[in-house]
Amino acid sequence: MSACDTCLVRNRAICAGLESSELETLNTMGRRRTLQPGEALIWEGDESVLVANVIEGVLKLSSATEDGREQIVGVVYPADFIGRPFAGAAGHSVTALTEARVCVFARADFDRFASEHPKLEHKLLERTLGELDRTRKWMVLLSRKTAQEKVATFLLEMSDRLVETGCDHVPGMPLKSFDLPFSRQQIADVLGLTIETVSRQMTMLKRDGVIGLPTRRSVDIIDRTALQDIAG
Amino acid sequence: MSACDTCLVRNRAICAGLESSELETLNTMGRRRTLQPGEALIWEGDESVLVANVIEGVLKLSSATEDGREQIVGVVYPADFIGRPFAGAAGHSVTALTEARVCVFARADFDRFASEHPKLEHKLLERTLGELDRTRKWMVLLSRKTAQEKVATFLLEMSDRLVETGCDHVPGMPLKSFDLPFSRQQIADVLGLTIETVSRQMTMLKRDGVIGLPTRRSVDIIDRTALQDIAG
DNA sequence: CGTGCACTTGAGGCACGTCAACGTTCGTGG
DNA sequence: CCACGAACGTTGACGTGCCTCAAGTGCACG
Repeated sequence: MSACDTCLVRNRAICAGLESSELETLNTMGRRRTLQPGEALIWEGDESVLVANVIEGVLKLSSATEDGREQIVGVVYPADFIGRPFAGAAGHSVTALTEARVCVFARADFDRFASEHPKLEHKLLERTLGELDRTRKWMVLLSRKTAQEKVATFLLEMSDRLVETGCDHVPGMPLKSFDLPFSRQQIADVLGLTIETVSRQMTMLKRDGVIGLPTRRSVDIIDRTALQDIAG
Repeated sequence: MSACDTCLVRNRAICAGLESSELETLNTMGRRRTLQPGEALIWEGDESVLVANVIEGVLKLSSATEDGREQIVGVVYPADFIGRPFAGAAGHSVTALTEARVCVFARADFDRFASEHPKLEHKLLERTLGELDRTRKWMVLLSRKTAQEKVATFLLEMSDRLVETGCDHVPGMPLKSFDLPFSRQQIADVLGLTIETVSRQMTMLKRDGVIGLPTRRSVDIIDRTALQDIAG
């Protein structure tokens, strides 16, 4: 029995819709790998040698200016695709935020397989277009929203995106309480803020009764409507 | 003779590499359209009903917050692809900056044609992946660079991207002098700044002898090395 | 029970936004 | 050809939101 048969993201990743014989081929090309929190899979600027599917966990895509200012340019969740097929160098690093399991392919192998399987390329195209939409929306946030709006937007987005991952939830319903896969520093890196500003904004939202912060890594959304108003 | 035969971007757009019979089919589906500066082709939030190739000119992709703050999330040049195939609503408006000619397709027609032509989808995928890379690089600029660095980076990028469009150039050599397709307001919208800040930074670069500003729409890059240093 | 790290809180400064006045270019019609 | 006005751009004075620097505070580890 191939690993794909038991894959958690079997029906949501780009491999969905492949014939079982194709899946078999893909399975022989790829291998599973577990990443510890903080462990990197791809480094910014390196030649693009591997691509992967996320099976479990959350990873960040990050890029930095020469003098060390970091910006998180994307966050990927289970079933998402990682890496840069068909070309050149990696524009950003990929690092696990939580413990993560991924399904890794050599880029050359994957490129060849993809070129021979239009259905896979189509899935990949749809996913890439979606990612581009999300990234562009994030640009508006980065350049035009205030710190308060940024933090509120971030918390709402987390409660939406973590639904797909979590177990104890009604499908489609955003979460009321969840654990952040991010440290304060990482939240700051996502939002283009400093750690102090994030901390202050979180405290304000708590003080105003919009959210609760039972522990440093968990969040309760108490007044979702208010949070949406603040997010702008 | 089909319009495609004389198309300026025949060998660079996603149609490149199609058989002449396929091109013939595509030609019957699409139609040419000329846009005046400021004219919009697609509006943010509208259902995605059309896609297009840029033949000539420069267009902006823009998105706004509810209260009217605008952010330009992308700029497209000849041979670039516009629109959102395969799904939903347009995440951003598309507006001509210069007079522009585009090759427009009904999205439904294009989707069907693309699904039947893997080579086209592959081109589109490569283009989309490239656009995603560029967009992510721009995120770092928006959130982590200073006004001075932003303006310097913008001018360098313009001199690179306009090469492909211009006529009087050595291929691959960035331009020393060029006309901006942007007003100051639009530059501000690209960089996430205000018009006043852009103006001040341009004046500073001029005062320091790094650039020249012969007219309000044209730029000379006098000291490219210095500009690159400033861009960070 | 200390040591270290993540986070919070506070005080102060600065880059950029805001508001306002002025200069320059360009189109339009007399 | 010039007069006029509107749009665009520049410059200045001032305010403020976020960053910087620095000192706590609380939790997790040996």
